[in-house]
Amino acid sequence: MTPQAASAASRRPRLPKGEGQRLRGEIMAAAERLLIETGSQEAVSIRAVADAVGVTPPSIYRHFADKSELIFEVCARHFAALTDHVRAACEGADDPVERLAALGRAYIDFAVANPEPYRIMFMTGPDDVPAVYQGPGLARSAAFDLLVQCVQDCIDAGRFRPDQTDAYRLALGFWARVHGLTSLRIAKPHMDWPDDPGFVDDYLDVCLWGVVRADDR
Amino acid sequence: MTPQAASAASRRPRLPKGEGQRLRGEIMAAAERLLIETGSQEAVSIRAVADAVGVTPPSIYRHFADKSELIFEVCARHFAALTDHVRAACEGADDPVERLAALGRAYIDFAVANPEPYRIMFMTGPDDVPAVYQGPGLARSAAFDLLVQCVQDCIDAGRFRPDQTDAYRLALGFWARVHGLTSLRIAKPHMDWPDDPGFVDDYLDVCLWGVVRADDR
DNA sequence: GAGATAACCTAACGCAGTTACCCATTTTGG
DNA sequence: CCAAAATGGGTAACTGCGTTAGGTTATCTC
Repeated sequence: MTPQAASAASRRPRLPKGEGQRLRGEIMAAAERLLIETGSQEAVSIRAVADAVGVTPPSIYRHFADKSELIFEVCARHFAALTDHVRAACEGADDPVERLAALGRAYIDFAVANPEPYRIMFMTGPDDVPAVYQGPGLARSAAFDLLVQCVQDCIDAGRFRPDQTDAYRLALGFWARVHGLTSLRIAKPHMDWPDDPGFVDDYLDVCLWGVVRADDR
Repeated sequence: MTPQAASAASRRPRLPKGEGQRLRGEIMAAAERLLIETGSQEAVSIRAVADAVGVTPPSIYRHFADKSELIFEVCARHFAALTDHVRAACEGADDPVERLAALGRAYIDFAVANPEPYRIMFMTGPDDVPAVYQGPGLARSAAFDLLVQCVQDCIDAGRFRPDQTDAYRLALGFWARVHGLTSLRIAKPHMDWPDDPGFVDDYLDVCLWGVVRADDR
């Protein structure tokens, strides 16, 4: 057995001079694959990623400061995909309130379909999270902007109760409620969840009924 | 230096024959103290706990199958305390809907005040959770029973919309919404949360407005 | 062709959870 | 009263983890 075959994936040839950044992409791809396939953050060890790429562990640190940075960069890409998915769902609804419901549905569906990235991004303690993803950045993300805009549309259309006028505050509340069902289903998948597909719809309806005008229900 | 003083806490004397179970309590107390003081699960290492108790790491395994069992037993005790806190809050309110709001407030306040046990119990992936705490057991816990009862009281008093009749389903939804704000505040404490104390009240009001009868608002 | 530099690797550290195995004390049975 | 068994621990070590210090080799530029 040649020394090159010591790892599971045989060692890759060295990249030419200017293209060291290409390895970064391959590392992220391998980490993403491991994260999705195993569905567990612990399975995405630096050593496992390095082995999948065909590189030694220290080489990872040439492209990522630490494991947390790698994991969160992968998850951020998933968050961008979630944003696209949500945006597409919004474009299918003309009515503002209906659009808000579609947004919530798309959010829940996507997150539950890709649980581990969502769990890492929004359900881990602040100590394990790089500063960039700690919070203030989130409120200025494209997805949150989209939500605020949808809420503002509802307000402008006069669909909300007259005492509900702060779009940021309303968006925060709506997000928290949607996140509640999302995160609970991810954390406790073995609970006795209603398999009725209307459950999510009912959940979102109740969230909206709490803020829409009484004569709009 | 005597060999007994190798650890930070000097070695404790051996317990008499029948009282080996007393060590179990001391282990849990030390683990709980570490968990609360540091606010981080990672700080509660088997070695740190053993050192705090004055015992060697393998002795922990005489009382707990693994680290997960120890941690979750500590968290389960906190969950029991949360239940007590919530029950006390419920007893302060006569009106059923008001009682439900008080329940939610107490739940959020207690969980945010003790973030790490809550995070471990309800925000970690199912792989890290012992089977007993996976879900089905939760729906039959005292706290959830209390919630279902409160919801049922609202239904019986005719305070909810006539199409909302399934107490279990309503309780699940209410829990998820309350959990949403709770878990998001725990995971993202550095976000731009409204410091206005009425924010939580408004949040709960919206959750309830979504299910109460229109003429009851 | 001779630096300079980018792209790696080797070896190792410290810490974690966990296990196999050993030792001492106490109770119990004859 | 004494040996056997059971209980309450300890010693040493294994594996795997994230991470770092420092070396090595190939490529690019002048």
